[in-house]
Formats: sequence, structure tokens, C-alpha cells
Amino acid sequence: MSPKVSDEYKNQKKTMLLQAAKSVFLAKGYTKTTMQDVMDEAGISRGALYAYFDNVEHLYMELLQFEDQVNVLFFSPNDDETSWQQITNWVHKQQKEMEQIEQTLTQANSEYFLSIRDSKKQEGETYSTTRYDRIVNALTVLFQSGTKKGELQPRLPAEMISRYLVSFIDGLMLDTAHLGAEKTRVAEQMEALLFSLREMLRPVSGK
Amino acid sequence: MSPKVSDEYKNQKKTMLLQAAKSVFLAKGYTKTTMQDVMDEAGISRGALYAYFDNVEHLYMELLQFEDQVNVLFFSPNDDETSWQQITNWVHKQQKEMEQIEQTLTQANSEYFLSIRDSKKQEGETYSTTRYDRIVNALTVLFQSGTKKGELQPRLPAEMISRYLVSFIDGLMLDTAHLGAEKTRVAEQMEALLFSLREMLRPVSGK
DNA sequence: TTGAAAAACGACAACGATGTCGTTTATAAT
DNA sequence: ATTATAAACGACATCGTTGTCGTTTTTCAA
Repeated sequence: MSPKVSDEYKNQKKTMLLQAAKSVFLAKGYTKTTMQDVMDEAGISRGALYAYFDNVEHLYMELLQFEDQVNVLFFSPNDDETSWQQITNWVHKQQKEMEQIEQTLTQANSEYFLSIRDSKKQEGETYSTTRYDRIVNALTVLFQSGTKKGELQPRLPAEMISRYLVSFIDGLMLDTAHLGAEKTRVAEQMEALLFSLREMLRPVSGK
Repeated sequence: MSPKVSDEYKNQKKTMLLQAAKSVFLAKGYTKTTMQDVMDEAGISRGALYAYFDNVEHLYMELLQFEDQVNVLFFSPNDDETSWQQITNWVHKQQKEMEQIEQTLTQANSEYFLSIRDSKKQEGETYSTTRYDRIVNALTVLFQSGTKKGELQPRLPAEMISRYLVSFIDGLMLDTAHLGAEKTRVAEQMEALLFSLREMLRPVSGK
């Protein structure tokens, strides 16, 4: 008499299921994906899948958090690069993501967040809120530390610039998700973004 | 022996159905809306509704075009205002829309366009493409005519600025649609936008 | 090797939505 | 009034998805 599999086994299995789910979400987006799809993709039974996840929404939620976990690391304090370099790096990373948007959860993410509207009004503090705040905050901190170090001389409040930046990226991602990277001219738009950021942040030259 | 109702009657009825559909879409968004919902809202039978619209997607498509019809008028050539005034007017109009985003089809629009992904890849020229091009073009023309009149001295290509502007607006609308206008600080972000536009377009002062 | 407990299975009932189609009702020309 | 025709109705068969639950299989400790 005993519990039957290690907790590690269960974690591995869960991760496998999340991988299967991810490839379905990449192919079909969030809204059109069903539990059935995930079962088929994972080659697992109905009962087994439901033992791990209650429904598609929970499934996506867990996948999202799992993926976010990986991406947190980007904004670690970094003294090798100037603040402006860190900013342009981040911007280019976003650009890369858009240029291969088919291999990205961007579209599914948008669908997911849009679908939460009803559930959200009840609660108030949702993961999507937290997520938005987190990224805005990370950028704000970056701008502020750059300012303290004398590398930036912002002409607008740091937080305002952060939000502005996030809005632009979200919009370009959305448009690119359904029109494609060529149609939206991702590369050009990124130039325009950097132009704007330079005007807002005034990075001191040479730094 | 004869046809039974005037073609005008049918148009009126269609418009009524579109109104009913609109109020459902406002309440439930695109994805969650069913033909049944529209029947209930319109107080009409199944057969009648299907006589006018094949399915939800067609229904939304027609609604979208109907609504767009109304909004085309904004960019008429206008000599009473400077180009910069026209631009700020447009920006403020967008702001208004976001501040009452609950009464707006913004959310449903995003859902709708995101849901088209599969159908789109086949065709290539979809309404969403046309729509994007139309707005980009309208803004580009506005910037160019302002430049010719000597009211603007753009530091980037007009079309680049247009796309950039559209991306930002789309992003802020998306974020506002699921976080609310207070959370995203719409008003502040619009300030930041105007700051950027001023730097990009260099409107000559006094004009 | 055995047996208890957990994990995996898959049949099934229930639901909600879809699109069709035979029937009924309303319209307007005769 | 009559009648041909179209509009409106709503019952119905169908489909895909969901979540459950009794059964079978696997796992590991004793």
C-alpha cells in the first residue's frame, strides 16, 4: 500500500501535456482548441487529461505561466551594457518574435486575454493585470536606473514611456498576428519606435 | 402573383437585425455570440434570421461594413483646420472611443479579426487587409498634404509614421479592452503619443 | 508474489449550437 | 374576396464538445 508514482513523474507528465497543448495552440489558436485536440496530440485518454487540467482555460493559464517563467530573466541588472543598449536589445527581441510570429503564442495570447472579459470583471486582480503591471514596471525600473546613472535624460515620466512602449508593441503584434510581418512592415515600424524612444529618453551619445 | 415585400422593407429588416446583433456583440463579444442569441435579442425566428445571414461570421462581416460606412467621412479634405489640428482631432476621437470602450465594437473587432486566421491564408486579400490599408492610406495622405502646405516638416516617411500611429492605437485599444481605461492610463498615453507625433511631424508653430 | 492505491482508459449522458425543411402566416396584385 | 408568392415560423436531426464515472491497467511497497 502506497502512493503510486513520484511527484516528479507527475511534473514531467504535466510538462509533456503542456508541450502537446502548446503545439495545438500554435496551430489552431486559443479559441478553436478543444480538450479533444490536446488528447489527440498528446496521445492520452480523456480521463487522464482531465486529471491534470479541468478545462481549456485552466490549461492555457498554466501554459502561459510556464512560458512566462522562462522569460522573466531578461531584465536582470546588467552593468556590461548601457541602459540604452538594454532597451534596444529588448526592442529587437520583440521584433524577432514578430518576424516568426507563427511559432509564437502571440495570437493565442491575444485570443485568451480577450476571452476573459467576463470572468475578469468579477475578480479585479487577474493574471493579465499582473502581467501587464509586471512588464510596465520592469521597463520603468530600467528607465529610472538609466536616468540615475546619467545615461538617459527623459523628457516624459518613466512610467508614461513604459506604458506607451507596451501599447505600441502590443498593437504591432496584434496587427502582425493577422496580417503578417511583411504587410505591417515590422522592421520599418521598429525604426520609427526607436526614433520616438530616442526623443523621449534622450540617451546621452557615446553611452 | 407577385413578389411580396418591397426591397426597401427587406433592407429595413436587415438593418434591424444588424442593430440587434450589435447589441449582442457589445454584451458578449464576438466569439461567445451565437445565432440563437441574435434571434432572441431580435425577437425573430430561426428561419427568418437564416434567411438574411448564413452564420455568425457573415453576420459580423456585414455589421462591420455597415459600421465602417458611417465612419468613412472623417478624413474629408478640410481647409478650415490645419493638418496638425486634424491629426489631434483624430487622436482625441480615438481617445473618446477608448474611454467608453464598453459601448464600442473594439473588443468584438479584435476577436473577429483574430478568428479569421485560417480563412485568411487561403485568400490573401481580405477585408481586414483592406481595412488596414485604408486607414494607413488616409493618414498618409493627410500627412503628405500637410507637408505640401508647409504645415508639417516630417523627419520620417509619411507612411512609416502612419503605420506607427495605427499600431500604437491598436495596441492601446486592445489593452484597454481587457484592462479598462483607468488601468492603461489612456489619457497619459495619448499625451505621450502627441509628444512623439510632434517630434516626427514637426508641425510649424502657430499653424 | 501479492495486493492496495493511484493512474489511465474510454463509454456515455448531457448540452448547446447549427442548419434544414415542411408548415403556417402575411402580403399585395388581380 | 381570391390567390399566388414570399416571409416567418419552429420542430427536428445532427454534430462536436464537455465532464463524469465505473472499469482496467500499472506501479511500488510489503
